[in-house]
Amino acid sequence: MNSTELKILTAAHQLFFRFGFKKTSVDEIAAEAGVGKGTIYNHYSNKEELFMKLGESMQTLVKEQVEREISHVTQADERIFERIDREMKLFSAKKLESGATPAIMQELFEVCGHLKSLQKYNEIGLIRDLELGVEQGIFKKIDVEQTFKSIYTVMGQFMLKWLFMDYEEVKLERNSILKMMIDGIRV
Amino acid sequence: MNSTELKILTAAHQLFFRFGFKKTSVDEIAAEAGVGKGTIYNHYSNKEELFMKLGESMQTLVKEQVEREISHVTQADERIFERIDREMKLFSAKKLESGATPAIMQELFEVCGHLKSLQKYNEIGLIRDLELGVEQGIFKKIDVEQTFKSIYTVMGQFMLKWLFMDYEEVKLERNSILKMMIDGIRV
DNA sequence: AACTGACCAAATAACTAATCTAGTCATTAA
DNA sequence: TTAATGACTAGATTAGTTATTTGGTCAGTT
Repeated sequence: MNSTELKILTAAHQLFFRFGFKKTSVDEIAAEAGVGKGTIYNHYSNKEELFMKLGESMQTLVKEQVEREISHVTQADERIFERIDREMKLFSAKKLESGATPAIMQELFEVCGHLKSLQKYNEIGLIRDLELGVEQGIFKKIDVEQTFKSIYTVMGQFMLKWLFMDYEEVKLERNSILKMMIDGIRV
Repeated sequence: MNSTELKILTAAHQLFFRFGFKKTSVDEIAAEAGVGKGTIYNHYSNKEELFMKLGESMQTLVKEQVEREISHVTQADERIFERIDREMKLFSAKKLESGATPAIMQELFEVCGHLKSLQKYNEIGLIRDLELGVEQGIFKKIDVEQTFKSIYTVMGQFMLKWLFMDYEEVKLERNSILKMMIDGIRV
């Protein structure tokens, strides 16, 4: 990512999270970024792709940081709990520092829903941890793909709650559900 | 429930599911029911309460029928799978016969979200099945209240999917998640 | 090769007038 | 006495119109 793209993404991040997707115009993003509007269209084919790429870059940052943070955890089940908890905590922190209101977060989430490619994001870490658990003899010989889908679906539902509730409020409920599911695949 | 209330609820059911909550006026419900508008306000303090009472009566019907249908199932884990599957199937059938479009279902669901009392509905059956499972020695000595909340939260999330997707489409995903959770509390 | 901003069709907002609706209540019917 | 009624009203919603803004383009600049 070059300096121009960074300026654009930074401006887009600030404006989208402060005013929402619809209420932020491409002209405003260009002005905030200090570039011409045409420049934005040289890098992204339209406003939705810009938004999508912003989301992807945020996700990559979070996932890479979490991967570093849990690199010392060796046991698969612990890794899964830590991974999910830290991702949630980091996203929550990003939400807070962006200053987005619940209404804005809801709108951004709905826009995500319309953009397919943002939804099936890279969760290779969780899959690897499940495979690791089977190798370590902690988990039964499960269908990793199916198990991943189940955990991912359920945990994904909490995304919605994060938009309106505090991290600490959701944490307890989420952990007891996750524990129940992980216990279901333990040997 | 007397004959007047039945006429009102029947009319409300037809119109709400055909046109949605907002697009159905109290005047229209009164006309469809063949009663004066004032009569509706003699039975329900406002339009929202009428909607809520309609929802409650539908839920009661579904739950009572499911309870009858699974009365011969003795094993707790089977009862839980059957209960959730049949409730889902019955609601799905009711949705289909009402002729409501996905957009209408979404609006009705959102109205439900605003009315608190509809949400914490009576799920005593599931709690009793969990207690039964502990007594039968099928389940560990779990915190029934907490376990119920977990299952209920996760299964409740599928409600949203039911509004847009077909029963059969959701069934498989839901069953593998439910199986994982139930396996988590087995002895 | 990367960037720019004036430009345009189409979407959205702003404004107004006209219509509709939730809820009330004095009256009627049972 | 109790249940039912429908005309009524303040406030919300809609429809129709105009004014403004917006996403995206592209000929020209750096």
